[in-house]
Amino acid sequence: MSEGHELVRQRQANLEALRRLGVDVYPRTYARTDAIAVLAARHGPQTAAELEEARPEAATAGRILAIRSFGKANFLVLSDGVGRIQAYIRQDALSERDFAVFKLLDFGDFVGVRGRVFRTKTNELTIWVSSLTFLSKCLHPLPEKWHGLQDVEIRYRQRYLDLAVNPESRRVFEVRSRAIAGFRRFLDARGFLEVETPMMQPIAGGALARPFVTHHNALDMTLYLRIAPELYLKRLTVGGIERVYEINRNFRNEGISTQHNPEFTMLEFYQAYADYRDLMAETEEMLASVARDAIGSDTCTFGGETISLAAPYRRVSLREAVREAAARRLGVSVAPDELRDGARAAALAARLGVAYPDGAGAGKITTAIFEALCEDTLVQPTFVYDFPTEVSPLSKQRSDDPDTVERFELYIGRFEVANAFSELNDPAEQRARFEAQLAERARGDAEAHAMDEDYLRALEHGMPPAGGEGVGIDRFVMLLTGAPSIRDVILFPLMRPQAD
RNA sequence: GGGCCGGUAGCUCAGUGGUAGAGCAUCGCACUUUUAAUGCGGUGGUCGUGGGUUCGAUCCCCACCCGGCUCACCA
Repeated sequence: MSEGHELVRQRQANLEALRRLGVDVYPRTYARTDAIAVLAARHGPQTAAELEEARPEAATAGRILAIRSFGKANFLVLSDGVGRIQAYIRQDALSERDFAVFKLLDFGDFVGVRGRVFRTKTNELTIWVSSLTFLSKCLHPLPEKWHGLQDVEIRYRQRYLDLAVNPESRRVFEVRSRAIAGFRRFLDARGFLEVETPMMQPIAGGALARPFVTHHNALDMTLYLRIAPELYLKRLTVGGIERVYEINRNFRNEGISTQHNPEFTMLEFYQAYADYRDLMAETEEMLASVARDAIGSDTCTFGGETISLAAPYRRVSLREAVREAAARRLGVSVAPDELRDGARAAALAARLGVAYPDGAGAGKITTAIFEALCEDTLVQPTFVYDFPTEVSPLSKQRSDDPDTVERFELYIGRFEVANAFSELNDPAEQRARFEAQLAERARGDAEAHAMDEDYLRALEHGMPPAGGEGVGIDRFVMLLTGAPSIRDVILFPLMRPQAD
């Protein structure tokens, strides 16, 4: 025990007193007939008179969230994490020993109670306790009942406290769990096979981001935590798994923000004989379906704005969006050509005051302008499609326009939720794209894609035409729950070690 | 990494260059249907850490630690 605090000493003293009474203070189990939430659901509809008639008996268990004492009559509020129920402790209804145990209870302890279910004068569903069993001790004081736990640092570092006292936090993670189940249900029903691909990869590919680096001792080799499962899932389409998906963690060694955690959860799925247009339709259907599974509605509230996740979603091409936003900003029309030529795009960015990386071509500059001017305006679900080839090394080009790939990003609530494209399956073109990325890397772009000969060899064996998509699960759960920070939807977000 | 804001009792928060405050929790007493129970009386603090200025610092200054927001980067 790290603390010699008075409040901790008092609780330890109560624990010792229980031991002196002969109580097993950490018993192995408790024979409850029902969880609290089950009791609350079963008897919730019953009136006081109906309960008097039926006189149902039950044994249940949970954490004490409140003690209201009147001397010989007392009330406990018990929680099983989902539901709450009141227990009525009358001195004359319990054995002397059980009542002595009750007197030694602290806010936060776990107990089991057995007795008759009834309603009090104030109509509160209550267990009239005839037998009380001590189950576990809470040695630290819990946060207070009015405000719960507000301090976000403690909520993130000691999530168990947040979950124990803040019901809305519990709800967030229930929604998250139902959403993930909803994605699986949707994909499974359409014949997708769920797989697991390497988290440790010799080449961190499939996205443009800086990886975490680690080392395998026995093989004496550098490994990278994956930034995406993409290239492995596409190898599986080469192997004939026509519909495949993975829901798992990605790791990116980038900044932390309300929308970025170094490890985050992504759904990626690949579908043979589909292109990015097919995926748009499928995505609309999937997100609305998952929302209904998770929150019972395809409408959510995020940042004070109501968002409809029902199909269809708005569609706008990236260059159209950029030209429109730039024209509005500058008050003059912007010609399509201005986004096709490096020098003209650079001049446009300069006029707009938009910064872009050194050596950027027209594609990168256009994307930079999009992020600066457009991203923040996309509240309702919007497919932004047709990206510059320059920024999309794994996507298939449009047949009528080699500078453009068949790719979309889905924006909701002012951030990117999904990214999808018609997959580049031509090994010669893929090699050329990798070589272009190597040139970027040579110019100092640490996030440029590495050459991956093993992946190229897979493509050389023939990959069917396919569409693939990644969906940021954490961000989607933020939308569903209205959480302002990604840390609110990740149970244990990364934190610096606490100073001693 | 830059900028801004914050760290005071277990929790939620006030506050001041001159011995540190409230509510809840906690302890004691009373109370056999309360639910933010009530009434009365107590306990509880190296005011994030380390320096500096000052007769005196929780307060002013500097550095550092942790967190939040934001910008940059990304999803």
